[in-house]
Formats: sequence, structure tokens, C-alpha cells
Amino acid sequence: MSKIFYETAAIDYANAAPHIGHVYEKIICDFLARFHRLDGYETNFVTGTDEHGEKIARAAKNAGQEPQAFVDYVSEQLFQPAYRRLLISYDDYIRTTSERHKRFVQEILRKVYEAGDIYYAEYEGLYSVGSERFVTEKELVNGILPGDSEPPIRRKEANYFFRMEKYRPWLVEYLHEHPELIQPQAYRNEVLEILKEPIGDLSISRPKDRVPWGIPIPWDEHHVTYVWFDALLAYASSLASRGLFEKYWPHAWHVIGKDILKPHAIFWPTMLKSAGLPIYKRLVVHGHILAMDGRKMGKSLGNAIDPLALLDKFGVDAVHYALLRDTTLGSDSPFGEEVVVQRLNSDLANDLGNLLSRVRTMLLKYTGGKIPAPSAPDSEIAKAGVALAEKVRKEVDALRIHLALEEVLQYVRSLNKFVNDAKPWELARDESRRPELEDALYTAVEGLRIASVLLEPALPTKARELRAALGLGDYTIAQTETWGLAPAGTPIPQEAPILFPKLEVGELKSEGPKPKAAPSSEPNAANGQISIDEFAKVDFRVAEVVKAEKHPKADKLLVLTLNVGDHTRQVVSGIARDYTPESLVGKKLVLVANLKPAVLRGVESQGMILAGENAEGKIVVVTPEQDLPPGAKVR
RNA sequence: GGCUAUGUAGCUCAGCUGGUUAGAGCACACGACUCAUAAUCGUGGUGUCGGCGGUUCAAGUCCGCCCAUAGCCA
Repeated sequence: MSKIFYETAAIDYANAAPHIGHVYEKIICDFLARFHRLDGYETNFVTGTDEHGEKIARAAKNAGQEPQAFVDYVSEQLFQPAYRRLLISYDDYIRTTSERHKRFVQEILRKVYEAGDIYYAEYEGLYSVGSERFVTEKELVNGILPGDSEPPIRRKEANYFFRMEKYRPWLVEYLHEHPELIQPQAYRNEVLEILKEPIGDLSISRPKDRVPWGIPIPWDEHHVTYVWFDALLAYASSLASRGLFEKYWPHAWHVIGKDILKPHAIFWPTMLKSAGLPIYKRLVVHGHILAMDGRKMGKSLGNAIDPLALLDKFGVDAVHYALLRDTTLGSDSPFGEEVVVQRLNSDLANDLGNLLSRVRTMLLKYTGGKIPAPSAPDSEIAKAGVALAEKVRKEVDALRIHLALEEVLQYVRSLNKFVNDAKPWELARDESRRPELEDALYTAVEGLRIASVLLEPALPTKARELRAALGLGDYTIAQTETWGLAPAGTPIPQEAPILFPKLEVGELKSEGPKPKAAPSSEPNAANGQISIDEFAKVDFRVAEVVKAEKHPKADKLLVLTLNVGDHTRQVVSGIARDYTPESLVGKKLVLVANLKPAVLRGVESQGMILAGENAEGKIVVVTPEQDLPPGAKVR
């Protein structure tokens, strides 16, 4: 029986830049994809962007762009580059505005229509523009839907409806026959609870004259497809358009956040059933990333983590590892830089990196820089090593990724203990104990080989670097279940960089881009207001850019030389993503002139430039509306 | 209001179908060692296993009620 694995991450709504939640999900998927590839599964991993809908049309309008240009930018300039930098190993990236997707949606719509499961009806109700759906009175709080910024409007509309209710009894039965379908179980219970009541039919279209930004309904040019009947199908259209549907679809796993459980657990299976397609195999539901204090993360709360900043600071492997090791799939988990530093230092630097380092030194010193002859495969370390893969598989299959990683780390710790006990440095002093010495070092090398393969899904670059530092190449997970595959006599490189340099905890604080304002310094912090005196403390000045260059050690920062009238000064500003150095020279900006100087990545910054962020996450600097001389006070 | 989860050492978590003195990692303290990234290894916990009550020879583990947190539904 061939081993096949198809996996999807949720396709992201293309109306803003990726945040840590998007990244968390993709890293989970990346782990599962890499794990299955290494374990001999033919694997296909897909994600993409959801690019239709009223909300996007409006965001585009606000940005002064055509919808297509807008989603092109969000998908191609924001999401895909971010995921590439994060080494998310997807095989296909499906965009819902692509021709291949549109064709597929129309094909499925026809099938469902021909099955008699779509009808036309008029509907009147309260409609939330923000959430793109009709809402009930009961959902409103003070006349507004929680999460929306504007109250819903009355709207009467003729739409096409999908006979979803018709499939409710079937779905309940299917869920009982397939208890493993939705995981973790808590979410399955939730779905079964919802299905005890009628779920109604699903509106699947919008009039084109109101929402032109969508896929046309094939038999009625006056309507376009509504979001879910478009977006969900991306999971299948990616495969179908590549001719891989038959092969992969029956093995599909969807990984989603708990916020979109209902569409995936109820809409999607009934749609598939009506279209005569097999149901996916598993729905994996993860929780949300919270701030370290356990509260929700959000731009408005000012406690959001920028995933790319994390990447710059800690490296791709540490970010993957920490997000996987310190969260529990299915539950909400607090996360922050402290967590990454902790994991990087203890698990990766001290336990794993240092083990590699000490083993390498001893190989270079005692065995001529070569891997010695294999040891007896019946040692405790050998037995535990070849048994490790099965333990890890079990945890991964149960979606307890944090425990899977802990299993491997336990083994790494046992290797450290083994080296301490075997004391190769003592054996090396006595030529008669040479076999013991070689035995011990070979055991350590094999142990590292096994651990590195099993950690590779969470350490996409460093696992291979680790083996390379021992002169070893790639292995499958199955090849960790045989002891002695590291070839004796293999020379190891003379030089190898430190695998995981440790981070000082102090380094964290000083480099933090936005240290939180100390509550004690804000007497009126309760209502967020400050007095005119407090405001007067801030010295805003007009400053002209005389020189701008890239920061040598950070690609998000620019180093600006500013003319502030009577003197010039240097300011480091985090605007490199959206401004080239050339475009800034000659511009007049607003400077906070009496800000305490700070050193950002080794370059002193004497002040701060005012800038904001627009709806697409683009940084925009503040400039005087008419000309003001450099040094002029602003208030 | 109903439902579903969760509540175990300072922190993050493990404890399968009930069974000897409840565990791990991190952090902290002390000790050992020197091959190593001031790393590693060892030793160190009087935790009311959220609370109360019940079933049982035996309950963190089962049952009931209550409290707290999160989410879903109405």
C-alpha cells in the first residue's frame, strides 16, 4: 500500500499582512509535511490566498487600487515572500482569483446545481458589511455585531441557496462513523452539538451589481459566488488543476484555526457530498496564539508579535521549534520572545548544539577527524535510538507535536549523559582502551544522526547543518530505526560554525523595537489621556533627509542622516520595507528630537521618525503638508 | 440559560481502560566533571492533583454538585 499524504493550510484572506497566527498555522503544516515526506509518504502540501469578497473590494478601494492589483500585492508581496523566508515547504500556492481555480469552482457549482441542491430565493435581513453575512438581532450588542465597526444595514436580496440542511442527518451519521474526522475531539463535540439543531441552507451567491468582485455563477451572469463556496474549493482546485486530484484527495488533511471550524466541519463536507466527491480524511483544529500575559493579541492592543521580526532576531529554526514546542495544538497558547529565547538557549544551544560541539571536538582530537568503527548495536543508547522513531510517530499522529519534540530532546539529554559517563577524554589517555573510546564516540555520532533526522521537520535548516558537521548527509525516518548507518571512516569537516549561538537575555530588552510604556510614568493612563504638560515634553522638529542608507545588519532598518536646522544627526528607522534610501533623500520628515538615544543593532539612533501604517500594512512617513524649514518646531 | 473543553510543583506541560511513597522540562540552590556554546551530569519539592460530597478494598483517574477560565449555541 502506497503512503500518500495531502495537507492544506487554510488559505489566508488577502486583506492585510500576515501575522503570527497565519505563521503559526503554516509552521504546524510545514512540520507535518516535512515529517511525512521524511517518513516515506508521497506528500503534497497546499496553501494560498482567498482573494474575493466585499471586504477585499472595499480594502482595495480604500487603498486606491483595483481589486486585482490589490490582491496581487497582498499575495505576491506580503504573504508569499513571508512564507518563503519562513521556509514553509508548500508544493502549490493556490490563489482564488486564478483561472484554474475559477474554472474548478464553476464546474462544481454546475454539479451541485444539476444535483438539484441549489435554488433561488429572496431574503431580507440585517447584513453586516464587516463580516460579509446576514446577522440576527440576537447576535447584536448595542445594535452592532461584536467585532464590527459599523451597525448592520437592512438588506433585501435574491440569492442562490445551497440545500445544506438536507445533508444534516447524513453528516451526523458520517461523523459518528468517522470519529477521527475532526480533531481534537473537543471540536468534534462542538460540531455535533451544532448539528442537533437545524443548520438551514447556505447562501452561496451575491448580486453582481452590488459585489462585482467574485466568480460569476455559471448559469446566471447577474450573480457571483459567495465567499465559502469559492474559498473552500481551493483545497480541491489546487489538486484538480494539476491532475493530482484522484491521487491525493482521499488522503486530505485540513489544518485550520478554531475560528473557521463551522465552514470546514459543516459547509464543506455537505458541499463535497452534494458534488459527489469524497469527504476529506481529517480536520485538524488549532488554537490561537496569545500574548505572554494570556490575553488576545492584536494591533489595537499593541501586543502583537511581528513574525518577520522574530525571524530576523532568532532565525528560522528557532522560530519553528519554539512555536511547535511551546504550544499545545487545539488550545490557545501564550507565546512571545521570552519563549523563543528560552527554547533556543536550553534545548537547542545547551542540549543539542553543545552536544554536537563536544562530540566534534573529540572526533578531531581523538580519532583523527573521522567517524570511528561502529559499536555494538545492543547498547541501551542504541536500543533507545532505534525505538525513538516509533514513539515520535505516535505522538505526531495524535497531533501532540510538542510531546513528539520532547521525546527527541529527552534522547538528546540521554546522549549528553552517556558522554559524561563514558568519559572519552579519560579513555583517550590509555591506548589499551582505544576500542572503548571509539565505541563511545560512534555511539554519540549515531545518536546525533537519529535525533537530527527526527528533529528535521521542526529544524528545517539546522538539522542538516548538524549532520553536515559530522560529515553525514540525509536520511529518512525509517533509516533511524537501524543502528549503525553512519559510515565508519567518514571524515568530518575541520571547521563548523556554532550551530545555535546562545542569546543573552539582556540582549532581548535593549533590542526590543517597542518597549512597552511603563505604566508608572503615565499618571492618567487609566483613560489613556495625557496633560498638555506631558505633551509639551516631546520635542517634535522638522528634519530634512540629507543621507539615507541601509542598516548593515538589519534589512528592515534604514540609517538616516537628518538636517535639523542647526545640526545634523543620525536616526535609525524601521521603514526599509516600504522606502528605498534614494526615495527619502530631500524629504522633510517629523522627528522626535528629545528621545533618549538608543543603539539599534549596533548603530546609534538619536531620535525617531513619525510614521503610520495603512490598511495594507504599508508604512507611510509623516511629512509637512507645505514646506517648513529644517529644525522648525512642530506642535 | 444550555452545551463542550480546561483547571496537576513558581512557569510550560505528562499522567492509558481507577492500584505501591503523583512525574518531566524550565527556573533556582548545591555538588561532580573538563571533551564542550560559563555548556553537561548528579542531588534537592510539606504540590490540600480547583472546591465539596459520593461509589470502591483502592480515585488526580469514575459519579454528582459547585467555583474559575475559554469557546460554541440560544
